[in-house]
Amino acid sequence: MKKVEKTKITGKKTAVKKAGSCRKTETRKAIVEAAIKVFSDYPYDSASIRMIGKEAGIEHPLINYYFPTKAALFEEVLETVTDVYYQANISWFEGLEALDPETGLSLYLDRFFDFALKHPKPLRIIALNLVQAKGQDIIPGYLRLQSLFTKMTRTFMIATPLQGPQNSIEMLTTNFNTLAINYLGAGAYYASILGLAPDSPEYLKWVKKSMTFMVLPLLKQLLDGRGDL
Amino acid sequence: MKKVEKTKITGKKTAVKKAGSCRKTETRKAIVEAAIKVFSDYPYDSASIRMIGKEAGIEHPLINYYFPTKAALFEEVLETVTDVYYQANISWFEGLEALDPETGLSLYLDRFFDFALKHPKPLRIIALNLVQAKGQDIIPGYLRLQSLFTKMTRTFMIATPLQGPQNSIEMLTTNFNTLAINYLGAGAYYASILGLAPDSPEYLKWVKKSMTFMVLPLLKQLLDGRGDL
DNA sequence: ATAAAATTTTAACGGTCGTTAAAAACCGCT
DNA sequence: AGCGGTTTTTAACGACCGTTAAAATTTTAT
Repeated sequence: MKKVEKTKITGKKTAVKKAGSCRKTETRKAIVEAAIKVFSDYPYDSASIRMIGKEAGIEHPLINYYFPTKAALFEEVLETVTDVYYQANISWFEGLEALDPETGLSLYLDRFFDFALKHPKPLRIIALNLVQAKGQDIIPGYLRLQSLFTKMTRTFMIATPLQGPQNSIEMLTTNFNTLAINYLGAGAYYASILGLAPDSPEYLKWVKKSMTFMVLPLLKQLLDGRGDL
Repeated sequence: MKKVEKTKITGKKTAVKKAGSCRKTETRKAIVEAAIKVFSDYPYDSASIRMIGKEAGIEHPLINYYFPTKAALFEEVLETVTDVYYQANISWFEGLEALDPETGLSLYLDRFFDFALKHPKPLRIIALNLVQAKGQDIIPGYLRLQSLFTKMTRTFMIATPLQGPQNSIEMLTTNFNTLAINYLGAGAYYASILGLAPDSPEYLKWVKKSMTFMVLPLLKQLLDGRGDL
């Protein structure tokens, strides 16, 4: 079943594998995918290698054949999902410069929600592991979560023509992203407070309205260059 | 050491104990206090009965003598801390009606921060357990976390003379409390993003500035009765 | 076809978990 | 002093955890 090509002329014995075509990288991918699923349902400490193995349809020690430790697997998962989220975040700003604040923000939020609906796991993983034990027991790859936030702030400052002091922009983006991660990463909590279903259009509508209500005045303010208090 | 009173006339043998004076209720209290400490450092699943026993200076099975299960202990902890937080939240509004939005909000935040510094554990516990596994494995006492949010929204609506539509008030308080719980309950995360220490005056200053920046415009708006979008 | 190598499964280790049962210690009382 | 009841400790159970080692299987190369 596996593709093996011999060079016609030389008969070289080196198998030419397409990247990701051999069994090895396939199960490795399956493991990462299963891990993403499990880590989006349980925080790092509560998720277990055995859950991930079951989700991937393999025996759990096989995971240690591909990843030395649970921590290493989690770090790869974090790297993957934070990168996906970061790249997506950049794309949501495309073409927004030409628009006025209202429609710009609306479009941004629509793109954001569209992504969150199609790929809920990254946000869940981030939200689940963001608040963690202080002091000794730091979660593996925790720095990646922090740098994600920092990078998203930078993206925001580069992508929007805000004129206010850097302080205000930092506050705006931090507040905005904090709310976003909570509402979309911990939707089950906030939705049920509001008496709604986490994935219902009503809830998303509320989130959009709520975040617009919160951010739009400040956005206008900063676009005018009056970002101070 | 135990206070026992016999009714002079009948000689009844029922012991009349002052609440909290006998050894039993003392260790019970110690257990709850130790549990609050541990549950403020680790989320429900990661905290263990053994940690709590060690923190309380007792052998861990003694906990099961006072509480049938870990879940029951956690529920009592949640009931305690959410109530403390709820009552405190009410007190922060006292005398604010007479003030203009700026000084009112400033005073409210000062009271809030003062509380958070003196009693960091309730906010930590709330923040640590708010985002949790969806579906099957719900955390014991989770409903209490939700009702806390609902009750704080009601408090806000009663305590402030806001004129806007109920929707806007709900959005404002939800956003506000969400930010508060994150910034003060998960300070280690946000502070280090900003390059500050979680308990430093600088960080608290940033939080105050940031939340004022976010909320003040909307507050003015709602006090004028123009809360719609 | 056969040997070598890579992949997967099986079994098991030491450890921590929540909980239970029995023994031990402590208490107030006659 | 000795008894009855309460509180605390000790020991242990079964379950799950991450990880390791070896056996079994499958794939690759000659």
